[in-house]
Amino acid sequence: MQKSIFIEDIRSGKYDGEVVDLKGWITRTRGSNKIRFIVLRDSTGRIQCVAKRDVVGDAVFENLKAALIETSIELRGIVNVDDRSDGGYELVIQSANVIGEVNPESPFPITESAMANSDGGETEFLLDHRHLYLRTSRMTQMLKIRSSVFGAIHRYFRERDFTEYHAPNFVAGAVEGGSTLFEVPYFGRKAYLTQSWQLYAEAAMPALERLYTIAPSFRAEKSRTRRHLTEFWHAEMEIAWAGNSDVMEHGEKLVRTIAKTLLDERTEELTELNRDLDLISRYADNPYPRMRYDEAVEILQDMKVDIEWGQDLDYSKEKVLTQDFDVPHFLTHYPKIAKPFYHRPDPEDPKYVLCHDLLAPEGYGEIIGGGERTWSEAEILQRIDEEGTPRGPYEFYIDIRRYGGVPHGGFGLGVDRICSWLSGAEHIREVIPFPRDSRRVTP
RNA sequence: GCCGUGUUAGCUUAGUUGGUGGAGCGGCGGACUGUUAAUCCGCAGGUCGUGGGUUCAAAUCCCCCACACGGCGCCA
Repeated sequence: MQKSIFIEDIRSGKYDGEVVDLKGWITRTRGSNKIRFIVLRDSTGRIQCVAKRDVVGDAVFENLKAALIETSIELRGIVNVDDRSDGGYELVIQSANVIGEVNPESPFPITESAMANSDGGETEFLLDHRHLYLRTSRMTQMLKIRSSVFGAIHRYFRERDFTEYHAPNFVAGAVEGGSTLFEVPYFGRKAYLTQSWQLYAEAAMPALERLYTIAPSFRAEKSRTRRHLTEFWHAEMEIAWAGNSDVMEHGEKLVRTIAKTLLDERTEELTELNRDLDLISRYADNPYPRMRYDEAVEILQDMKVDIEWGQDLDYSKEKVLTQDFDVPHFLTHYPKIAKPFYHRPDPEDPKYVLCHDLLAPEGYGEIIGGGERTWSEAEILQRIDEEGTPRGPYEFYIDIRRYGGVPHGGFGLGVDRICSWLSGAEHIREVIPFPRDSRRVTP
């Protein structure tokens, strides 16, 4: 039953002149009364298959004529090198067996016209039919690129002896501001969906020293932008005996490794998506400059952007700042007042914290946020109180610092954002199979 | 939370100064021996998002609502 021959095997020339059995789905069909062309699709590509009435007989020919788009089918035929076929290969059909038919009363809804004006963006109709839209070449390419990005992240950390570590998804407190928490009923109490793995990772830091995860994070933000999801995949790392610049170094190497991996594994998909491979090479090969917050504010003020020292850099400002960047840039040393309590104040000037954001070019914005943690008990209590954050939910987090605290840090990377940026997507929704935002939880 | 745009056939859409809605794709039927978004001929398919108002007459003008999409704030 298991399939052994894939379309890419045929197109790579392994079966020239041989009789093969091919299983797949019909993606396009056309022809006359005497000859029928079936474009077959599987997970590895497409190939034109030709049925001639005088070869296959009337019964098979009529079956093929009646088979609609997305019918699943088994074909037996001879692999033929023929440049009249797109891709240079075709299958000359000898026999055919329909496995799963498609009812003409409800034909496959994802038609050329359904995708006509989407421009890679996504219409309501395509989002409502996401479970079927996944079969299109664009989504298939996105999903493969996504898989390579996940693989690259795991490989990066495992090659450096990081331990994969898992935090709970039900939590009691927030990492970011409390308004963006999803509240869920929990046996008569309230719990929340996690926004980050970080606080729990810091608990294991003294045990594992180098740890990472890739896990979903949840934020109840009513954001309607091409960069936001309410459920997104978060790659996070935490490392003991490390400062801000050590953490940044890992962030830079990781992102460059991801870009390099796509060039190794997914040039075909990127090319089909019309992505400029020279850009990806640039992101893989060049170092990422580092810039202090103060410098960024000065640059923006020189550009006549309305910003005052102490303000966080929102997207409109990031966009202006990054428009001339040709590689991602780190922004470091934000004012303490713009960042949450777990960022460690700079001992050299406690107005600032030891943190960094990595900003992607081409208008994709922030893809990494990280830094050195506030690691001593005294300092964390001071920061929490300064912020007016209640201590209660963070008692365990404070307790960690009472037993041999050490300098440490980490970052969180938005995996979907990386996928979106590197694939050149119009919208972050394009790179995740079933996107969740403030207005959509279905299908 | 705020701002903007939109909702017409299964899909993508046209619809003029208000006068009972037109096309392409898809489906069905037919023609065609090499197509490749195949082509050609024909058929079916519409409470014009909901509710109200103006008018002799509303897809079209006005109001409410619903839903969607885009953008902002926030962030990965």
